[in-house]
Amino acid sequence: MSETHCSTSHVPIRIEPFKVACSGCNLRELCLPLGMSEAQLERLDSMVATRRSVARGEALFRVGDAFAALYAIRAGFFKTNVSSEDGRDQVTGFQMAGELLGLDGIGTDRHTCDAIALEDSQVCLIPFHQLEDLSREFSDLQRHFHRIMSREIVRDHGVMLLLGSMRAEERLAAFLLNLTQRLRTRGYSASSLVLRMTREEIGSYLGLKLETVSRAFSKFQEDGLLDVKQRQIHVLKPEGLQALVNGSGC
Amino acid sequence: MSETHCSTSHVPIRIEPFKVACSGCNLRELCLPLGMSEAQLERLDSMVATRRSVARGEALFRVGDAFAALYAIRAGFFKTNVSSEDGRDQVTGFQMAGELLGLDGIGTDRHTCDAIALEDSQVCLIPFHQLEDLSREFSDLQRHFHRIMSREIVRDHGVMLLLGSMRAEERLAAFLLNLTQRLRTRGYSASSLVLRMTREEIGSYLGLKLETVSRAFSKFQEDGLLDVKQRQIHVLKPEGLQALVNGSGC
DNA sequence: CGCGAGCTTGATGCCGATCAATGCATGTGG
DNA sequence: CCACATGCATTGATCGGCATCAAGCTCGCG
Repeated sequence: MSETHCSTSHVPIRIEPFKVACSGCNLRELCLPLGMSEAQLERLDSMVATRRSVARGEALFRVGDAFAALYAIRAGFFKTNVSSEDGRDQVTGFQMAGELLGLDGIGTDRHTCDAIALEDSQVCLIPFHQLEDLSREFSDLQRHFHRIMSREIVRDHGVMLLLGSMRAEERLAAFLLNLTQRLRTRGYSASSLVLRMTREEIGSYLGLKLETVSRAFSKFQEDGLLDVKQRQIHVLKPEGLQALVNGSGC
Repeated sequence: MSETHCSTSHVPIRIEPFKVACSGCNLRELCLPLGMSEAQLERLDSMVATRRSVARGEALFRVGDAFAALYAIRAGFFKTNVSSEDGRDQVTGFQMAGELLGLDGIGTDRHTCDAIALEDSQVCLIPFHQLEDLSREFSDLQRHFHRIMSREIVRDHGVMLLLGSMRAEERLAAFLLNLTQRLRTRGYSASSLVLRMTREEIGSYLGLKLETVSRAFSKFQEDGLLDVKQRQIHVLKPEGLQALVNGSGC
């Protein structure tokens, strides 16, 4: 009950000696293989041959690292981070199982952000040149990959809207709704979740200080929208959060 | 002197009866054709057959419009806009000659933002399915297109950093440096520019109110960094702007 | 010439940052 | 097992930057 998702945390991770292929992966309806035929899946399997484990707190890649592959998250939870010369840094996203990491590296052949595991995680390596080769063969794959990139752009626009025009509580509400939405897609409860990130990381993502995030959580609890115990969150009134995002108060 | 770039504004625009091909376009080193061979350029020419004029204030596309093509800006200046259900809206970018519009539409086959011309403009239509077809043939084109999308993601991350962690004057300084940088790439003066957008649009992009933008301009003028006359800007001390962005004051 | 859109500037107030203290959970070594 | 350290979260008090409200101002244009 206390572990409603991502039960991998605190379980020791090893590289599995036998390969588990895309075609047998329970994330294939969320991940790169979505909508692909048997024949295509077979080819994908031969491309995505390598797994990599990343312990909590470790980097999957860092700014400046050479880019060679995309990473599909098989299990776990990540954050991505950019920083300016003078040390300001900004969490640009949180990624969970079935999502793709590393798109930032394509443009310059170097990664432009850090990807840090927030719990012990596993990723599947997708060598990018091979992905390009394969997507020249299979227009379905090509199309799917383009959609993924485009959706990332659209997602970023949403974050820009949030950062540019919402107040603190609206931001947190939007953030929580987004998280629960994505967890629901993965078959987890929409009302009960364990945050994998600190208040400070949430704050960085939302353009707020950690104290402000904490106060907003407390406010939501007072108002009966949430039950908050540290990182354990129960959503009591999702419609109340939604109302906040929609700016009912204005 | 007063028109240091984008001299198309206020000049009546007509659809040119004879086609000007990518291969003869003076933007080919900035735009999609970058780095392509003669043979590839020929094929590109046959794909990019249509031009479209967009008058100042008009939309190239709007949220919900069916997506079928990307648009390369041949001349002019655009803004892109997202908005939430409750009417909040956010400028997500300003685009100038040689840049691509419409990537947002790939993910859902519908555009997710408005693209509005800020001056009389011309765009080249790039039918997206044909682009996909061609980029399955030419890996150079494929690679280039992927880079463009990736760079858009990286750019958005930069804006998130700006919105999440910079103060008003730092934001405006970063914005101005970005604009002059892009104008320089296009052969215009780095020190003299005419803003094509209102204070309100700048504010929306930077997550500020128009009054704050105006005050920041005035402050820069007081400090001798800029000469500001309405939309006519002269940059006197680019290094002063750079120092602001680097957070010298902290 | 006068209108209106956009820009500037001033006065005031509020939201969220900052500073500071306390609380709570986990882990470690005596 | 307890004492203590450490990292994270909560809560309070105060401060400051930007939003808001409100006049004027500028410039292009009918």
